[in-house]
Amino acid sequence: MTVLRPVRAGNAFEETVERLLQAIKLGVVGPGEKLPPERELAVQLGISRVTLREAIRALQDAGYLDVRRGRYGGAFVTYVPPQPGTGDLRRVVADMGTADLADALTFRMAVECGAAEVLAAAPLADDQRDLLRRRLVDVNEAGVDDYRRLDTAFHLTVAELTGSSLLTTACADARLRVSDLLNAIPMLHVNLDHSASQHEAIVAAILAGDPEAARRAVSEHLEGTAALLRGFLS
Amino acid sequence: MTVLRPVRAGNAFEETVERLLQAIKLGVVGPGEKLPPERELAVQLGISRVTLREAIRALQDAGYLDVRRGRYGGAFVTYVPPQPGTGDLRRVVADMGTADLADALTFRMAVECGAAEVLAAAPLADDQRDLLRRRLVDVNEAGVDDYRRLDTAFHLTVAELTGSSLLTTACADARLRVSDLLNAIPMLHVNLDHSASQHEAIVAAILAGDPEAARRAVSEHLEGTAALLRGFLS
DNA sequence: GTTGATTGGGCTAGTGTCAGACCATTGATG
DNA sequence: CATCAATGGTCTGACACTAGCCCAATCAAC
Repeated sequence: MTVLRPVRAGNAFEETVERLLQAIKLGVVGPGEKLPPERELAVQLGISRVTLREAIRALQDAGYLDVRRGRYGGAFVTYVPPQPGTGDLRRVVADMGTADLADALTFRMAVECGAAEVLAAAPLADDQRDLLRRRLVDVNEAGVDDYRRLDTAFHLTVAELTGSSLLTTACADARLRVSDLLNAIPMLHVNLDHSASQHEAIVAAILAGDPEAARRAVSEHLEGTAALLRGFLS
Repeated sequence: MTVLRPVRAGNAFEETVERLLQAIKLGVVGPGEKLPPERELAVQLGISRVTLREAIRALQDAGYLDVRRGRYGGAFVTYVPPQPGTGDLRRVVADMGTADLADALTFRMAVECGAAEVLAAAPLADDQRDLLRRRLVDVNEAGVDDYRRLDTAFHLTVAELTGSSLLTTACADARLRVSDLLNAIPMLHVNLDHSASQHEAIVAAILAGDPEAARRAVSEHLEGTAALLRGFLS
């Protein structure tokens, strides 16, 4: 039964590595930026500094971080998302398994649609509307290097603006589970243009306060991604 | 940032107590039934037997379990959901805070609507359809003692049938967060009748393969609960 | 009864994790 | 060039958690 599943996904070290890797791959800390100081980060993650350092060390050895001592030092992100070639996608899918793939896509569809619908139904303050518009402009003006990161930021902003931390966490989790997939998809101009207009439709529906339209717009957007995946796989 | 949140909710003991309490309160193991043997349960939960035993001991001391030794022994559930009085609701809400309340209701709305929509769009085998009908009959024929448990089972079955473990987990989690609330709501015949017809509408839409109707039916059902809560609170 | 399987109860040695203190390095600032 | 604040690097003692083992109780089956 679902409720009697394991209480922890692994030991503290493993979970911490996973988290940091997520932050890096989602672009929460972009290339060249640095993680918060160890003492601070350990508190945020709710773990001891020793465990955090082991995790950072592992990521350093794996080539994701460059750690420098002294004042103005820190753990700097060296990882840059690889430019995808079509061959990668099959490998990534093979790594995660088709069942998990379907699970992740289903989950993402459910929570992101839900978030957009909730947000469209909620009253929005002016600064919230501005933030949403800003994120839209950011992602639609992004170059190929920044696209994934800003796309992530856009989608997560929609979730965060709902004010539901449970929903936000769920959306972040969902995004993480498909991020390897997305990174392996070649970025073509047609697709980017398509996504751009869909992003605009999402924002328009939310700002217009039309939950039904917002849901449909997100649904179409994500369905597009799913279709793209299927296309590259078949 | 959301992704740098704590990696663990507490120590293994606390999380285990929480889990078992969830299983009991959700009726996964009903009154009079027993938990799996310690050795087995410890494996399922991914913890050591020592930690599990501490958690069981705590629940025994708190009056939720009756532990008996020897063959055919085990940890038997003694907890029966309290019959609610209207006064309890305010206390429960005060305990969890109105922000968390809104968060939980929002989250539940998103994930359960999503699950129903996904399920309605999926092809269903005969035994799956039967299971869904069976759960519907169970909950709609339930007496007041069994109602909450069977209602939970019904909702979780919808989630489980999607085949998405992420979505199932999310629904279970959402249900848990409102279970104290639901348990504190007096069960009135009008409400139960209302819920019964909504349950039927949900099943009908799913079996008919109409995602839009399924979503709407679940949405109305949950909105009813939310409205009921607001009504008792104002 | 006696037996044997099943279950909870308890112990121990080893490992993981933590909190806190102190050391070492760096580089901006005066 | 000396200082000093910020940061990573290291150590220690305490506690949490685990794996594995054996004991004790119970009860159906023979």
